Amino acid sequence: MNTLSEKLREKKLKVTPQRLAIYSYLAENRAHPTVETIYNDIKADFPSMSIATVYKTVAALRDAGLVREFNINEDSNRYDAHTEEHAHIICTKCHRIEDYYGDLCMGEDIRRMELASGFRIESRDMSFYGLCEKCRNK
Amino acid sequence: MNTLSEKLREKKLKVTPQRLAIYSYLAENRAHPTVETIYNDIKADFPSMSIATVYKTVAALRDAGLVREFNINEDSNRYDAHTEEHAHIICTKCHRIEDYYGDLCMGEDIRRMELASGFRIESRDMSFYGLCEKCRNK
DNA sequence: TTCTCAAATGATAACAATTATAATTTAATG
DNA sequence: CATTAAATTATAATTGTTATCATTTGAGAA
Repeated sequence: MNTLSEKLREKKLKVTPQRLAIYSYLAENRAHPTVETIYNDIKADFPSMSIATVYKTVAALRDAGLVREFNINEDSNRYDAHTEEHAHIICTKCHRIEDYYGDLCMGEDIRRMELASGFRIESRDMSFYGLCEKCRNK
Repeated sequence: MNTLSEKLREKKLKVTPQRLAIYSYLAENRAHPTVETIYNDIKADFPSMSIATVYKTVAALRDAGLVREFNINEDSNRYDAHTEEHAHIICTKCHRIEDYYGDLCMGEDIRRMELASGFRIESRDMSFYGLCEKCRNK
């Protein structure tokens, strides 16, 4: 009873071996990989797989709301299957991305912003940039 | 006594007509334009200007800390010469970007995050996505 | 002012990430 | 099974951006 397969079916996405591999790779990975990285890490198991498949798959998962696509001022996009609301803390030196699940700007802040702007806010991207401990001690 | 020229000189950037035009265009513009837009809006005044100049100029300004480069999940980067800390509220339908200068996650929140992560946070990118009033009423 | 030179510009080529295309294969359904 | 719409694959095309290099120019020195 694979939950990931079920999630794909719920979204009317066919459960193919490649798709499942990419999705579970993302679900188990907290490094926010790029398409290139996904491709390289998975191709041992699927030697015939094309990188175009990875591009199409992450786009399908993104459109279905199963993964989040974002960019931290790099050339390539990054992908994250952990859709629970969280912030990213990014090291400007080693480019490592750490997740932060603490509450940030909830409730009151948002309501004030909606009132001031007339927007109805539905999602957010909170990225914090700085040096991680390791890079600072060098 | 043009302040923008002075800022360029402070950063050891030569004050050329093209550079000044791009910088003042950005300083007066709150639409967070792309390179393409900057180029189109300025080329009437500088018919001989190359789009390569716009790319190089925004990169120079960005490296000097005079403009901020960011991306809101679009193909092209956007640029903003208003470096005072502020958040962006982005309409997912019409792609308009509104600035918000209210305080968000200051002090305590940040210190907690630094403590938990070991990072020393130096900058941030706070983007909120939703529908603007106009797009909601359609 | 004129000289000098590093830096900027402009035209264009190169590149890298991504998307489109089209033929082939495959998952899901009856 | 048989059918069919969707996914995969290889590859071409596209797009945003960067690199190259010859030419021009801004800014300080003489």
